[in-house]
Amino acid sequence: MPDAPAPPAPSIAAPSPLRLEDFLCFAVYSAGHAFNRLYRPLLDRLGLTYPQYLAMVVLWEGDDRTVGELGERLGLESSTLTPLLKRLEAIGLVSRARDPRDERVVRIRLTDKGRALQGPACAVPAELLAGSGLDLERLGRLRDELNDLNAALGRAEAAQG
Amino acid sequence: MPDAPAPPAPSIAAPSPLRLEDFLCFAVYSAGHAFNRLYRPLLDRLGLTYPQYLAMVVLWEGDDRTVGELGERLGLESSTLTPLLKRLEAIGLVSRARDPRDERVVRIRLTDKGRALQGPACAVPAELLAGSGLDLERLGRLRDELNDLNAALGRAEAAQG
DNA sequence: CCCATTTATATCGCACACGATTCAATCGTT
DNA sequence: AACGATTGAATCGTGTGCGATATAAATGGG
Repeated sequence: MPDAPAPPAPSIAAPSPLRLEDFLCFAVYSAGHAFNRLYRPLLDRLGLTYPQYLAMVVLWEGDDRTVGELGERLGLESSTLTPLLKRLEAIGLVSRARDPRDERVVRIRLTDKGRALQGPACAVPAELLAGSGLDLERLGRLRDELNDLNAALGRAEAAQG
Repeated sequence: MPDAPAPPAPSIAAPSPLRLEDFLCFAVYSAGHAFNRLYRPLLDRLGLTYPQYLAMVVLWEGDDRTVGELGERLGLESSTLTPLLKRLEAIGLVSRARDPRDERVVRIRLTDKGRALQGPACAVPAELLAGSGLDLERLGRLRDELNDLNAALGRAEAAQG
C-alpha cells in the first residue's frame, strides 16, 4: 500500500470493500487539515498562512536561496512558490531579485522585517504543543515514521512516475 | 507538540531554533502531497481527483447522504463540498436533490454510473500498495497512530477554538 | 400566527497546489 | 560564433480548502 484496508476488519460480504477509516492516506489528509486549522489562529497574528510559515522556516534556516532550492526543500513546484513568494514580498518579509551571475535564477532574501519575525514565530510550535497535551516522545516517533513513509513514497513515485 | 523540535538536536546557539525536519506538521504536509502525486495517475484513469475519490468512497459505503453528513465524515465545509459535488454531478456520478421533507437539505445519491465505478476504484489502493513495496502491518500501525493524533488535534481545536 | 432564531446549503474572495506551457538565459556541440 | 537543447522561473487553467456572508427553510416563543 499505502492504503490497503486493515486485516482486523474482515468485511465478510461487506457491501463496500473500501472503508474510509482504513485508508492511511485519509488519516494523513485529515491530519493535514487539522494542523492547518490549529495553526491558523496563531499564524493570523503573524500575518502568515501555513505554507508561508513553512517557507519562512526554511528561509530562517538559511537566507539567500533560489526558488528551486526552496521548492526542493518544501516539495513544491515553482507554479506554487512564485505566487506565494510574491505575497511574502508584498508584505515586506522577503526580497526577490534575479541573480546577476545567472539571470534565470531568482534569489530570495529575508528583509529586516522578515528576520524580525523569527522570534515570535519560534513561539508558535510551543504554543501548539501546550494546547494539545500530547506526548512529545510519541510525536517524535510518529514524525520519524512519517518521514520514512515520505522517503518510500518518493521512491515509489520515482519508480513509477 | 505537535511540532516541538526533537530533543536529539541540541541546537547550541543555533542560528535558527526551527528546523523543518523536526516538524511533525511538515512530515504530515509532505506525506499528503506525496499521496496526492501517487494517486493522481491512477485516479486520472477514473476521471477523479483525490478529494473526489474520497467523497466517492464515502458514498460507496452508503448512499443517499446529505451534504452535511458527507462533510462530517470527510472533515470538509459545505463551501468545499458543494462545488466538488457539483463536479461529480456534472460528470454523471451522483445526483443532487433537495429533500422534499426538509427543503434545506440536499441529498446526494449515486447514479448507476457512479455505482459502476466502485469496482475499478477498489483496485486503486492495491495498485498503490504493490507499487510501493511497503510493510502492510507497519502502515496499519502508522494509520492508527495518525488517527489517535487526529482525535487529539480535534480535542485541542475544540478546546481552544 | 408572527417574528426571531436556528439550521442547511450555497456563494464569494483569497490562497494554495499542480500540470502544461511559455520565455529567457545558459550550456554544449560543433 | 552559432544554434539546438536544457534549465529556472513565471503564467495559465482547474480544483481544492476555508472564513465570512447570504439565503431559504424550519423551528420556537410569545
